[in-house]
Amino acid sequence: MYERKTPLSIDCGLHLTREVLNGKWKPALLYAISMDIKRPSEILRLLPGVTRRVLNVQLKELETHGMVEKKTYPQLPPKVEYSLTEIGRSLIPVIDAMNQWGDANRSFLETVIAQDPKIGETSKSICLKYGHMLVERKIG
Amino acid sequence: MYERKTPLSIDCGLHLTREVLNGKWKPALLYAISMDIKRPSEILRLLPGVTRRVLNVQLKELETHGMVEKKTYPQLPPKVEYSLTEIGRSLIPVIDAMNQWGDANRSFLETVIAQDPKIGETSKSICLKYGHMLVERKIG
DNA sequence: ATGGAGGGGGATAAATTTATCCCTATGGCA
DNA sequence: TGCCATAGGGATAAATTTATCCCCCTCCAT
Repeated sequence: MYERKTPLSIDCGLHLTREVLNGKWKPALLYAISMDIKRPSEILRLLPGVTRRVLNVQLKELETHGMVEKKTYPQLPPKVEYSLTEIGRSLIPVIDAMNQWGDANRSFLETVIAQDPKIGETSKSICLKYGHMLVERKIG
Repeated sequence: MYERKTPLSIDCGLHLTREVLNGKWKPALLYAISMDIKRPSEILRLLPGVTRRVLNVQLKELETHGMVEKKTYPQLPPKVEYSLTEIGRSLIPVIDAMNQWGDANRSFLETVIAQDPKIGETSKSICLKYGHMLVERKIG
């Protein structure tokens, strides 16, 4: 496992939160688990962009940080379920806010991102199913 | 300037928001600017952790993404002021929520972060002044 | 016996982000 | 003259994060 070489600043709340949410898929993972998509294989189907390996790694970090709990059923084939902890649950409104902001400003953001000289291409079709899920949640 | 090699997924709001806020100091920069700390030199004094170069780069990205506006006064010595755009301002509540969550759960987070095998040391004294600022804001 | 579902993880490469170093420019002050 | 403040940015190195490639295990179905 990689070990950090420089001290991590935990001075303000922003940095603490960043440490927990820092990971390409972490907000989405928490979101998914909050939606009851709790098994790794389900999550993989939902987010075709993640690989098995990266999913494991980021879930592990979320677990280390106390945001999710992992329950392993001693079955064969194996069954694993993740669930939010108390504190993990308390993060959902924040993630919700991030998601809503992004969604609400989608057209603007797509435009500026497209103009960003750093960006080559963008792919939009990665988490369609996830998108559907979010819609359903809003309705529910 | 670095150019991305893999397509950026802009599928769900979460990823769009992530693209804007992705940068070690970006949330703090937006926060600072929202607090009227608008000149680069002021920001540097406030956040001793950032270097000149990185500050310029991240501010530039925020500007590219339309979150901040830059006003250059043709003076000597030069004077520059950043301000939030309409959309940038709309992000502040989200950043506020992140900050408050981190602050509210500080002791828990400090503990789990300390136990994280990836983490070596942590530094807490980096943005003290920034901390004061946040306190003042809460009071105000 | 071959392959898939379901879950894990080491080693390593590639991509991306941050940091370091150094140089640009002007005016004022000791 | 030498140094400070202000602001900007290229080139490059170091750190960190993501992705790729393999390999492990067990049952069940083809």
